[in-house]
Amino acid sequence: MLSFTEENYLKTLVQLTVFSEGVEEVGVNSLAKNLSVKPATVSDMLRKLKEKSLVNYKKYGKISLTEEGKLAGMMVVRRHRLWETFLYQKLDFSWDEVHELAEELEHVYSSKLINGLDKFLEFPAFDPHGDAIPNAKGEIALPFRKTLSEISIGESCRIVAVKDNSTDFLQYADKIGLKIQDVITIVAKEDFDALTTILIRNEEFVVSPKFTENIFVVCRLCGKAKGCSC
Amino acid sequence: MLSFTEENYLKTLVQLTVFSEGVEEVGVNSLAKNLSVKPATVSDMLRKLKEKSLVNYKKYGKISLTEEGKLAGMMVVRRHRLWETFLYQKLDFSWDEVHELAEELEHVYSSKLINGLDKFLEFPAFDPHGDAIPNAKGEIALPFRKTLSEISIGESCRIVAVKDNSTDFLQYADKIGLKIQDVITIVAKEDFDALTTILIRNEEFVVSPKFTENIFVVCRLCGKAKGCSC
DNA sequence: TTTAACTGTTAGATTAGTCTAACTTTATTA
DNA sequence: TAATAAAGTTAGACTAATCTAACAGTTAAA
Repeated sequence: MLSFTEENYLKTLVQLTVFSEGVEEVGVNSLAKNLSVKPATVSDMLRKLKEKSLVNYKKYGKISLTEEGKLAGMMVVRRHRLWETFLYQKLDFSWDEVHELAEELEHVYSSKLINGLDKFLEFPAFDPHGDAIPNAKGEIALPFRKTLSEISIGESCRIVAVKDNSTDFLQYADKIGLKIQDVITIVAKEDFDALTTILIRNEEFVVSPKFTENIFVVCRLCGKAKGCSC
Repeated sequence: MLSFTEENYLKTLVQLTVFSEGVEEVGVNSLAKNLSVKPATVSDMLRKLKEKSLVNYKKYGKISLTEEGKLAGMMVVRRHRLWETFLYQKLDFSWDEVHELAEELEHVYSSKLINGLDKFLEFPAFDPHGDAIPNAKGEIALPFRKTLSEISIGESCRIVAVKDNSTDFLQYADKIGLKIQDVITIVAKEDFDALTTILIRNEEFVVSPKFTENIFVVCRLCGKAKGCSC
């Protein structure tokens, strides 16, 4: 049985490795920052997680998840995203309100509960932010996508997901009426101040990197991110 | 903000006082037994709850809830019973499975979540065990009822609730097809071994006090428990 | 290649909630 | 009412998760 805290370590490790393309290992400082604890605390906890065969790690080395740790972490993500979907779809919560509550609900462990919820929601593939929900085996289809900041002037793309890490951002996105599946066109990019002008539903907005880096998109025509030549 | 543990103390105090007719105060031992901790632990915690003005209590004296403590405890009960109703109605959990999970879910605090759940379930008045669900103000209509063990030979009554404290009992109740609103008739009572023969849906069962003391009933005809002369 | 900066570890303290063992107060009963 | 039993309290210890402060190891730069 994993504690609330251990689950948070595993979930964060999943986010920093499995969900970060090309990153397989992280350092103590980075993990500490993401968990809002001090590195000393992480050092201690790593000993415990290693004892339980959940992480690969040795003193002064890098941290990675074992298969077992990865599965456990994936299940926390699954619970989190299913609860977010429930709150959004059934209880009329908004985009930016679901995350905080899901942080608590995700730690209520019961396969019967989670699989029941999954069925009740008719096995959703994505949460309200557009992120894929791992299935009961912890499997996930890694999305094939870019961030909005990677799109060039004049190109159009379709929004497939938004990062759910900032309430500010989500509220702004909500305010300008942004929705998953919306089409965005890049009107202009200012190099010197990194502002981008985007067109959405015939309205123009000037946005900062904070905005463009938090939106995931695919090609408007073929649905691909990389290797598209439309 | 109340901790998980503090909430459990308040919830248990509500159960032992508000929901136990004629009992307004409890002792340290009784509270300890109901929380499955040692009296020493309760002594310590009481100091903390008193500090926060949640209980009335002085050394070697009896324990009771303040208005504030009662409200907080009632809200835990409200959350518990709403989650039980959700699990039973929406996720197809059975009678005896809901309690344990609700013990965890009840501690996720958010008015928006609970009031949203209440609305989603269309403001249910009773949980799957037939117990009244406190409203958003913590108010509850105290049920007017007897236990099955108080009914005399030859009398019939209608089941309005069952205590949800024993999985054994709930499973047995489920097995013989017991439902809220069922009518039961007392066929015979043996004084020397305290067994009772009951008739339910034309089937006879011999049951022990554990069974008859865990079922709440009202008069089959007028719906009243006390003061009925049908 | 030596030093500075960064990264990570260890030791010792703290807090919440629990325990056991010994003690104190209150209630009961002979 | 004195003795005994029951109920309740206190002191001291433990665990998990955290912290700070001091130390150790690694990396990068001058």
